[in-house]
Amino acid sequence: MPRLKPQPAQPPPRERILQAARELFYRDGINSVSVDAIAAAADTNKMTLYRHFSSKNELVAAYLAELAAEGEGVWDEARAAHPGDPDAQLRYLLRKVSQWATQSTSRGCALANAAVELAERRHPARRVVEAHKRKQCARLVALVREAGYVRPERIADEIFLLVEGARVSMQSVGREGPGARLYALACELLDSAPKKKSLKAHTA
Amino acid sequence: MPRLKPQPAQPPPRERILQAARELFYRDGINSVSVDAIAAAADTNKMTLYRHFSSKNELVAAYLAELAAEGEGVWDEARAAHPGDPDAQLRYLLRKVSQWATQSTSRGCALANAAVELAERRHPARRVVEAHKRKQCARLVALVREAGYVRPERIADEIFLLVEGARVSMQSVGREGPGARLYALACELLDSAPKKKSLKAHTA
DNA sequence: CATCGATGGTACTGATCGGTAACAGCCATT
DNA sequence: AATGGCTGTTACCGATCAGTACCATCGATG
Repeated sequence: MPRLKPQPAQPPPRERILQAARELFYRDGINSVSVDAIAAAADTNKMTLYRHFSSKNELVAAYLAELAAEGEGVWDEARAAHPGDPDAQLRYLLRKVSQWATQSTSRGCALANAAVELAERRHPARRVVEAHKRKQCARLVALVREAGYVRPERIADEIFLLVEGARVSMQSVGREGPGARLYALACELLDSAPKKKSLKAHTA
Repeated sequence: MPRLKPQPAQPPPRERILQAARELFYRDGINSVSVDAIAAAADTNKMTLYRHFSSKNELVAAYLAELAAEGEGVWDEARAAHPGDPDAQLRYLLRKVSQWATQSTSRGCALANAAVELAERRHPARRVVEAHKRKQCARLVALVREAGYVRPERIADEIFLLVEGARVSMQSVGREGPGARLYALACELLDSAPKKKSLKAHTA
C-alpha cells in the first residue's frame, strides 16, 4: 500500500497565511480584516498564525514587506526586458503599472493604501511603506537620469505623482477617470521632455 | 438679576459633533474612531449623536459631504480673487491645494482617504466621494478649457493626477518628497502648455 | 516504538464597538 | 405654572476582535 499523500502538497502555513493576507488585506482593507478571517482563508487557525507572527501589526508589516519586495522585482524585469535602454525600461514600467492599475480588481497601491489606513505614526508597517516609497523615488530619479533627460528630478517627480495619483484616484473617480490615461500622459511627458546631447553617459 | 447665560454660547450639538468628526476622522482615520470618541470630543454623548445621525455610516457621509461643500467653495474663492482670468484662477487653486497639502497636520485629501478606507462599495459615503471627485474633474476641465489651452482634457487630467498624487504620497514618502514640488511642477506644466490664439472665447 | 516539534481545534479572556432603553434635567413657549 | 421638545447620563446588549491556554494530532526522526 503506497503511502498516500495525494493532497496537492499544500504549502506550509506561513505561506498560506501570507497569501490569504495579501488577498484579504488588499481587497477589504487592513483594518476591516480580522486575523480570524485570514487564518480561516489560509485554511488554518489563529493559533498557528500567532506562532508565525507575533501580532497583527507584524503580520501587516510582513504582508507589506512581501509586496515591496515584489515591487522591487519589476525594476529588474524592466532592465532584463530592455537592457541598456533606460528609456524603454521607463516605458515598460509605466505600461506595467498602468495596466495593473486599470484592472477591475485593483484598489490602487497596497503600500500607499496602508499609509492612509494606518494613521498612527508608530505603526511598524509605516516604516516598511516609507522605506519602499523612498527607494522607488530614488530609483526613478536614477533611471530618468540614466535615460539622459535634462532635469531628471523634475521628470521623476512628475512621473511619480502621476502614477500615485492614478492609482489612488481609481478608487474615488472610478476606472474611467483621469487615471485611465496614465500611460498616455506619462509617455507624452517623456516624449516632449528635452534630453541632453547624447554624450553617452555610460560610466564605462 | 440679569439672566445669566455667560457660557460661550456653545453651538448646537449637531455642529459640535460634525466639528469633532472632522478632526478625529481626518486625523486618526474613519475606521479608527469610535462614535463614543466623537461624542466625547463634541462634549456630548452617544445618544445625542444618534438623535442626529441614524448610524455611524450616515455620520461619515455627512462629514464628507460637509468637506465636499467647502471644497466647492474654493472654486468660487478663486473666481472672486481673479475674475475673468481663468489662468490665474487655476494657479490660485494650485497654490491653495499645495499649501494645504504641505501643512504638518495634513494627511491628504479626506475624501480620497475615505475611498481608500471604506472598501465596501455599498458604503453610503462612497457616493459622496465619487460625486465630489467627478465634479472636481469636470470643473477642472472646464476651467482649463476656459483658459484657452489646447487639449484641455489632457492638461486637466495631468493636473488632477499631480494633485491627487501629491496629496496621497505625502503620507508615504513624507513632506520632503515629490509632493512638495506640486505647485512648481503644475505651474511649469501650464507655462509650457500651448494655448489657442487668444481669440477671446468670451461668450459675451 | 518512542520522541519531539509543528500544526490543528476549541474555548476562553478582556476589551471595544455600534446601537438602544430608560430616565432625569433644562429651556422656551404657551 | 404647565407643557413638550431637546439634551445629558447611565447602563446595557450583542457582536466582534486581538491575543492566549490547553490539549489532541500528525509526521518525521532516533
